[in-house]
Amino acid sequence: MTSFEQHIEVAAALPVDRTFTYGVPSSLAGLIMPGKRVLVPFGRRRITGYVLGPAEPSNGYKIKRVLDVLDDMPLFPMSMTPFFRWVADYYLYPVGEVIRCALPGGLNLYEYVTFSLTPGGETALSGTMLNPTEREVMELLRQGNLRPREISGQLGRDVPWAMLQNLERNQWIGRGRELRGGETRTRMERYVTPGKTPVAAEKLSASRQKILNVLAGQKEISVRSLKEYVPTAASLIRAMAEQGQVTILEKPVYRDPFGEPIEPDTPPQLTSEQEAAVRAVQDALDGGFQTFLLAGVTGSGKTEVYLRLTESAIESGKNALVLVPEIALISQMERRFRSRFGEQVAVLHSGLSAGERYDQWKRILREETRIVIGARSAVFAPFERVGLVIVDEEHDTSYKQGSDLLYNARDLAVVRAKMDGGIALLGSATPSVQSCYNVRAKKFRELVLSRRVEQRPLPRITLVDLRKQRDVRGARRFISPVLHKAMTEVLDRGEQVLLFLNRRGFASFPVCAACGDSVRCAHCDITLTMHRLESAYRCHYCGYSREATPQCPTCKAPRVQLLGMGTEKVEAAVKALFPAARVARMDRDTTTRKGSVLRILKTLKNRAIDVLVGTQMVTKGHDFPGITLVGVICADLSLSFPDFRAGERTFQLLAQVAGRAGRGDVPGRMILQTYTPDHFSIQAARAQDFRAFYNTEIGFRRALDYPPFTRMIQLKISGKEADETRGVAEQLGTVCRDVRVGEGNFTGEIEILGPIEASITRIADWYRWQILLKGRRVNSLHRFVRRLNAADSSLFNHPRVRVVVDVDPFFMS
DNA sequence: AGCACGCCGACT
DNA sequence: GTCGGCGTGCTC
Repeated sequence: MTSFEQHIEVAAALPVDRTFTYGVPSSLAGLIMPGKRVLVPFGRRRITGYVLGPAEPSNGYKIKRVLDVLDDMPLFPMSMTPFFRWVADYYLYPVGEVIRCALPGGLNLYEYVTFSLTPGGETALSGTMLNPTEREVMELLRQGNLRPREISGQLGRDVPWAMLQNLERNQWIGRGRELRGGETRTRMERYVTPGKTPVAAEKLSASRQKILNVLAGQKEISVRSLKEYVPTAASLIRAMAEQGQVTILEKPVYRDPFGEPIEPDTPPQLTSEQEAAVRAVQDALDGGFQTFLLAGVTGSGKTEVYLRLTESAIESGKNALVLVPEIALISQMERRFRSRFGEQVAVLHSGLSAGERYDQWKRILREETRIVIGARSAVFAPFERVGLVIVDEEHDTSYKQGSDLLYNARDLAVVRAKMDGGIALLGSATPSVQSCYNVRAKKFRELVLSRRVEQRPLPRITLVDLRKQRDVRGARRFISPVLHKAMTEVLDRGEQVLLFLNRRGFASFPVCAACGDSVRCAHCDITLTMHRLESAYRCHYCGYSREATPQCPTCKAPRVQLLGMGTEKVEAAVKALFPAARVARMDRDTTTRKGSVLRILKTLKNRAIDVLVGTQMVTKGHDFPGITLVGVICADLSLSFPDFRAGERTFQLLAQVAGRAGRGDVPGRMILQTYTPDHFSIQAARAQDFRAFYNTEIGFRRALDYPPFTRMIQLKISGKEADETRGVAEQLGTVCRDVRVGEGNFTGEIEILGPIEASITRIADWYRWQILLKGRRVNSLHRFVRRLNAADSSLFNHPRVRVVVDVDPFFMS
C-alpha cells in the first residue's frame, strides 16, 4: 500500500453525486492545482476529473493515484469552487457535471472499451461461419477500433454485448481500452522571424527580398499574414529556413470571433435620471453585495448606465460580467462595449466555435480582458473579483436553460455577485414579477428611468376589439379597418410598419370541414402548422413534416381547410391589401442561418422594407428607428398557454413590442388587436405600466399560492413507451406521497401535484409526464427530493424512462 | 456515464 | 443443464 504526502478532492466529470479522494504522486506534486483537470483511474477505466482542493483521506476505501495533470493553467479560479458547489446543491446536480457544463466543451478525456479486428477475424470474414450481423460488425471494425456504442450507432440498431463477447471468445475481435476526447486544443500558428545569419539581400530573388523586408519592419510575422505580401511565402520560407535566412516557429494564437475593428465612441451626456442611477450604484460598488433593479422604459438609455458602471467597476480593479438574453442581441451590446472599452472585452456564447470559446475563456483567465459579454452561460465566466454583474432584459425567459443543468442565469448572476461581494444589476423595461417582489421585500433596490432619452414620447396605443369582426374573412380578418387605415397613412408618409404575431407559419390549424378533426403531428400531440413555401404541414415542437394536401388523414374527405393564423398568413394578407409595399418576415423560419437577423435589420434600416412581420423575436431590444407604427395582430395567443406565467409573458411581450415604435424622430403608434381587451395584462401593456400589472398579478399569485409566494420543483418524466412512462410517473407519485408522510416533517411543507400528463403529451416520440412539488421554502423542497432519491433511486436511474429534476421550473407545459 | 456482476427465462 | 437478456450497484 502506497501512501501519499498529498491528497486532493476530485469531482469526476460524470453524473456521480459524490466527489473522490486521490493521492498525488511526488512527480506531479508541483503541478496539481485547484481548477486543473486530472486524469484519474475510476472503477475500471480512466476518466477526467476536476481538482477542487486538498482532501483528508479517510479509511474504508483504497486511494488511487492521479495519473496525469491535463492543464498547464487552472480552467477556473479557486474562488469559483464554492460557486460550483452552490449550483450543484441548489439545482440538485452533480458538481462535476456542473463544472463540465460551465467549461468550454471538447476538452475532456475518457477511456472506453473498444474492439478491433484480429488477424483471425480477417480469416473468418473470408469464411462462411459468420452470421450476417457478425459479418456487418466485423466489416465495420476493418476501418478502425470502435466502442460498442459506435458500432450500434453506425449499424443503426443495438448490438448485443453478448455477441461481442462471443466474437471475442473466438478471438475474431480483440478488446482494448482507448482514451477519447480532447478535440478542443490550443491553436498553433507558424511564425517567421529573421534568421541568425545575415544575408546579402541582392543575391536573393525578388520575393525573398520582399519577405526579408517585411520581416525587417516587424521582426516577427505569421505565415498567414506574410502571404498577403508574398502569396508564395509558404513554400519559400521553408527553403529560406534551411539556408538560415529565416527562422520558423510555432506559437499559440487566439482564434478571433470578432469581425472588423470598431471605432471608439464618445460617451454622451447622461440624463439626470441616468446620472442618479449611475451614482446610486457607484456609491455601493465598494460596499459589498447588493442587488439593484433598473426599471427603465424602452429607449431610456439603460445601456449607457451599464457602460458607465462597468467603467467604474474596472477602475476599482474589479471585473464586470454582462449577460444578454440571446445571441442576436449580443452583437449590439458587444459593439457598444467594444467601442468604449476596446480590447478589454471578451464574449462567451454558443454561437462561438468550441475553439473560439476556449480561447475567449483563456483570455478571461489570464485577465487579458476585464469585461465579459455573453449569453446565459457567461455567468460561469472564469473571473475572480466579480465587481459587477449586469443582467439585461432580466425578465427574459431565455435565461433559463432548457436542458442538462436547468439553471437560471439571472438568479445565478445574483448568487455570483453575492459570493464575490459585488453588485448585481438587473435591467428591464418590464421587470419580472419575481424581481418586483424582491424590491417590495427590500431584497433589491429599485432604480427608475422613466423618461426616454431626448424626451421622445412613448407610442400612443389603440385597442381594437376583435370580437366585433368575427365574421370577416380573408386578409381583413388579420388587419382590422383601424389598423388598415393607420398602415395606409404611415406607408403614404414613407414610414415603416412592424406587425407582431406570436406564432410563425402560415395557418395554425388545418382542420377538416367534413369530420372536424385537425391534422396533428404523428409524434407530438400538437396540431400541425401550414408552411406555404414548402407546401407542408409542420410540427413546431419536433419538426415533423407532411405534405399539405386537402385530403383529411382521418376521414379521407378532401375538405381540409386552414384556420388560425401565423406570421406567413399575415405576410400574405399584407401583400394582398398593400400590393405596392415591400414586406419581409422575421421569425425562426427566416433566421436560421447565421447573420440572417442582422441582414434583415440592415435591410430595414436602409428602408428597403416597408412592413416587417415578426414573432416575439422582434420584441427583443432591437432598434428599429424608421418604424412609427406597430400592429399587434392578435394579442391573445400567448394568454392561452397552460402556464401560470402566461399573463406575465403576455404583458412583457406587448409592452416590449410597443417599445419598438417611434424610437426615431417621429412619435410612434401601436394598434393592439385582441379578443380580450379588458384583460389586465393587456390593459397594463397599453398603459406601459409594469407596476399596474404587478399589483394585479401579485394578488392572483398570492391567492393561488404561486411563486413568488411558493417555490416549485418539477419532476419531468419522459420515455418512449407510453405505459412504461406512465408507470414510472405513477410509482414516483406513490413514493412522493410515502415520503411526504414519512420522517422529515414534510406534511405541512410540501404539496404534491400530479403525476399528470404534460399538456403536450408527446414530443418527438417521447411521452411526457410531470409531478409538481410546491412548498413555502426551497430548503424543504431540496430535502424532500434528496429523500425521494434515497427512498427509491432506481426510479431516478431508470434505463428507459428519464426523470429530470427542474428547480424553479419555467415552462409548465 | 459506463462497465461488470448476477439473477432469471428459453433454448440445445 | 447453459446462453443471453436485463436490472442493480459501484466508481476514491
